[in-house]
Amino acid sequence: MNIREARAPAKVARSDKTERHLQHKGQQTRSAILDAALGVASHRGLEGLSIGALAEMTGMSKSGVFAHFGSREELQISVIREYHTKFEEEVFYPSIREPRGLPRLQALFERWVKRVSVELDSGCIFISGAVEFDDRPGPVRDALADMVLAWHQALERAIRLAIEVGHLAPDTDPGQILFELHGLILALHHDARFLRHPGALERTQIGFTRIIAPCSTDEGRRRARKRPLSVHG
Amino acid sequence: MNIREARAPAKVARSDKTERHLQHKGQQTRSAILDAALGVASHRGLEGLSIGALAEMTGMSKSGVFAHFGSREELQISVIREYHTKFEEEVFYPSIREPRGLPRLQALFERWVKRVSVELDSGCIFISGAVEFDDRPGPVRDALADMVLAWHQALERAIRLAIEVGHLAPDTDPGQILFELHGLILALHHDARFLRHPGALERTQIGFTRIIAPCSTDEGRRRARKRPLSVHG
DNA sequence: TTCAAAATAGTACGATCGTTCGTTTTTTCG
DNA sequence: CGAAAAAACGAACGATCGTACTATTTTGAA
Repeated sequence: MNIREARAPAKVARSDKTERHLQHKGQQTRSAILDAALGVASHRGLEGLSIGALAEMTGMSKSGVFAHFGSREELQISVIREYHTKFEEEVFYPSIREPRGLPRLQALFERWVKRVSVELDSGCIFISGAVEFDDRPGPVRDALADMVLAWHQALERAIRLAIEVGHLAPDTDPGQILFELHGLILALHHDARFLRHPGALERTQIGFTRIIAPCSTDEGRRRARKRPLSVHG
Repeated sequence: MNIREARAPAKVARSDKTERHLQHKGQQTRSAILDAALGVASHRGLEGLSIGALAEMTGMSKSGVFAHFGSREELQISVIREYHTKFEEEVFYPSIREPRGLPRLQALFERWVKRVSVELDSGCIFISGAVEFDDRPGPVRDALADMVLAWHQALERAIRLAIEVGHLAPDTDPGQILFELHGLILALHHDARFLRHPGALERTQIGFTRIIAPCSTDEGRRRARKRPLSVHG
């Protein structure tokens, strides 16, 4: 058992005051550490996280950083959760506001693509983490798997919805579509990030069309955006 | 520069004597170490390799193991080369004997699938390595990229050949096919290895058909195997 | 302003890492 | 067999790691 665990903000008095006053110092620095940690993890992986390095980056002492998480594992899990939150904010929530069916599915996929490839320098922690922990049982792996599964389920729900509203043929297998779309993202991550192949983005877009078009209904084809959508904010 | 580098067997007298006599002691233990290293790397990744651990596994001293490679980086590169050799032997060479066109392409893909998913416990070093070194320039990354590129080129050649012999439509884009097939493999690796999803193998097989079928010619459809081929040795 | 609580610093520990170096054992070959 | 070469060992190094402890500083609210 860890002293610092269950570090829920208890009851944060939701008043009208400035946010600064709502957030205790500890939460602020914790956020700062987590920010730095996200940067490290997206480059060096979750296994590349080291408390000493984070201490130096944030100008703190090792023990100071350590106290915020209680263990390296807990730090890794916190990073995973933080990444998941940002992923939701940048990919899921903006897309979920699109109309149900193909438009929403297309939005989800395009923002997923952006997150994986274009985003300045940061690699996807879900992808690197999956490789790092596929043979390493434990709480970190469990946390990672939970987040990935949640995202996959959200996507599969969007696919199922596209079937229900008649944009995709009724005999479409949502799991199969998800599997192939996921493959595109992974291939994109590999080619763009590791091989530095140009053109991987176009390949991904073409792949999306090839996967979706064959099982689209006439209504679906009418509603689908023709060209890659502009991801505005 | 390293003393131990360019460790080519110079001129191994190719006589009729027992192999034992051809291979100096050093080469034997080096092989033993590399075998152990392959096992470790396929579980813990190339970054998970440690000279101390290998020493313990092989019953040698740390310095004894170290002397064979001269540096950890050189050890990692040796592991990559060893894996590439085995990959060629188990995936490439058996498949290249199939008749040109779809049969050969199908064989290549199926053996690739087997290598990535079914093979008892070992993960694919090309896949995990790509994630580990996508942000880490240096000789290890270069070696890895060379091997991966060689494999990709071999595959693309097989696809191009399938077009030339008339199994695939002339307007087929080999690079696009390769990209999508690679995506299937990566999704398989992810789902089978990390998520432990059953059914990932079937999804991969279905995906292959969905990619290849639309651009197959009548001749191609006639020549394509209907059911997953049995990978016999 | 005061004082308890929270946050941070400081130090030290044992472990493991890659690597170096000098010695000793083993192998190879004339 | 015997000498040269190759291979393996053993001990030590500096560095970094996560973590445990105790002190010190900073904070926030009465």
